[in-house]
Amino acid sequence: MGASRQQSPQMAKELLGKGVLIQEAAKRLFMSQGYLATSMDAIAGAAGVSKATLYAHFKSKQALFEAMVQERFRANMGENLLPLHLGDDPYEGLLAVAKRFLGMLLAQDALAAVRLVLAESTRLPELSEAFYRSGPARTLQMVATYLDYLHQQGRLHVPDPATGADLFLGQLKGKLYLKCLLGLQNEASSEEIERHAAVAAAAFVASCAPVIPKK
Amino acid sequence: MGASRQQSPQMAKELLGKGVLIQEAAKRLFMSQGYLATSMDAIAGAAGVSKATLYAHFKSKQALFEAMVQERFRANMGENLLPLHLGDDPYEGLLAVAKRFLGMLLAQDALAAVRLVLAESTRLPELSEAFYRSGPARTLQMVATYLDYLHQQGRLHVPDPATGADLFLGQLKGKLYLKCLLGLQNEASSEEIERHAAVAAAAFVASCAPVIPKK
DNA sequence: GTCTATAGCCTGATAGAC
DNA sequence: GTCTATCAGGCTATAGAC
Repeated sequence: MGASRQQSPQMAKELLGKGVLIQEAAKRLFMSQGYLATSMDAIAGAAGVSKATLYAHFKSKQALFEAMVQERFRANMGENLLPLHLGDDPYEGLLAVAKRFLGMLLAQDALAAVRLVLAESTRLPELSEAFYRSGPARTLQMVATYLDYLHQQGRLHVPDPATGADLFLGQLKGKLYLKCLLGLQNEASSEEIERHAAVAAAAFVASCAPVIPKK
Repeated sequence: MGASRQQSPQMAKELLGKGVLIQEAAKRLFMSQGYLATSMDAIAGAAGVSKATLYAHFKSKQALFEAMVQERFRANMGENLLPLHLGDDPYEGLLAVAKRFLGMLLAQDALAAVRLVLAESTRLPELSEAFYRSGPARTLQMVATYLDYLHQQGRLHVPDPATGADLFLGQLKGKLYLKCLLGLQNEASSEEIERHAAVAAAAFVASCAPVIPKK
């Protein structure tokens, strides 16, 4: 047995091999400091292995980065924005979606991922594309589907669900999202999320309802 | 006189001294590649001077970066979002504001600045703050002032102009902004900007109008 | 597979001639 | 002020012992 041993907080991780430990350390560091500012020495140290071991699992820094990113996007895929039961009231349904959306968007992890993707977007265009498809595009699609449902049911007037979803999600972000992304607001309070979600949902319903008098 | 000479495209710049040349080269490179990926050698080369000259003007890489950023923000301050004559129709006024806002937001320069600030937001929190104050905060303020004016005139129902401005500008960004920021859409066409601005302005007016009967 | 040690390069910053 | 030449240190990646 070797002399020094770094015990992971969760023993189960040991069983998965060091590749996982390395990826998790890499994820933490890449996310918080960016690609260039994160050295392979630092990752090796954080994972409790030597640099040579690290290169035995990943053939280069770039390869490690890409493996970490793919893992992150795979995790994204699992999340579902729409609650199982949306009820019949458009406002209540949109409010529920809005709260879920904001909670997901303002999580520290998600914010760090966006910062990272944007920082590397020039160097790695395919990273931007993969991010967009796995995140924003899917969210827009889900909301558009829901809006179309409401439209078909006659509960809301949304002749163009794709554009409607874009407007609604845009409203939902607002300055709150920007401030969190910039790190100016360390964590959004639940009350703030609720308030913002309610305002946006009400505004959207209001903008869709009064279509009839036109014509 | 030295043997080799780098002629700037504009002779006038020579008169301003090399400090300006250096800052412009630094701005180009920092903006397009980020802080860490830009070396002092590269800046010196792009500015047509030696590295020692560069250090004669700026005492460190960090100092050069901050000078460049401050210059960028100073330039920001000059822009005014509101047209001189907004007219009486709320929709037309908001449409004009929307088009200006999108044009400003989607300029390559502005996109690069946002990417840069976000990338460095962890390392330089005060940079985030300066950016927010010089850009988004001022924009929100201007739009809120205009919305308050419309409200006072009774042309639109906006009891909370600050929140209204946030909703309107959020709507205005939408996926178009995100795609440009990610570099997935090299340049937004004028038609796309006009269409998006019109949709957002119409939606905002619709969400505000029905509360009080027009006239 | 895992370690220690190091190669080879690039970086930010400086010394000294002119 | 501007240059050439260079330093000291950090970086990615690899060699070789075990």
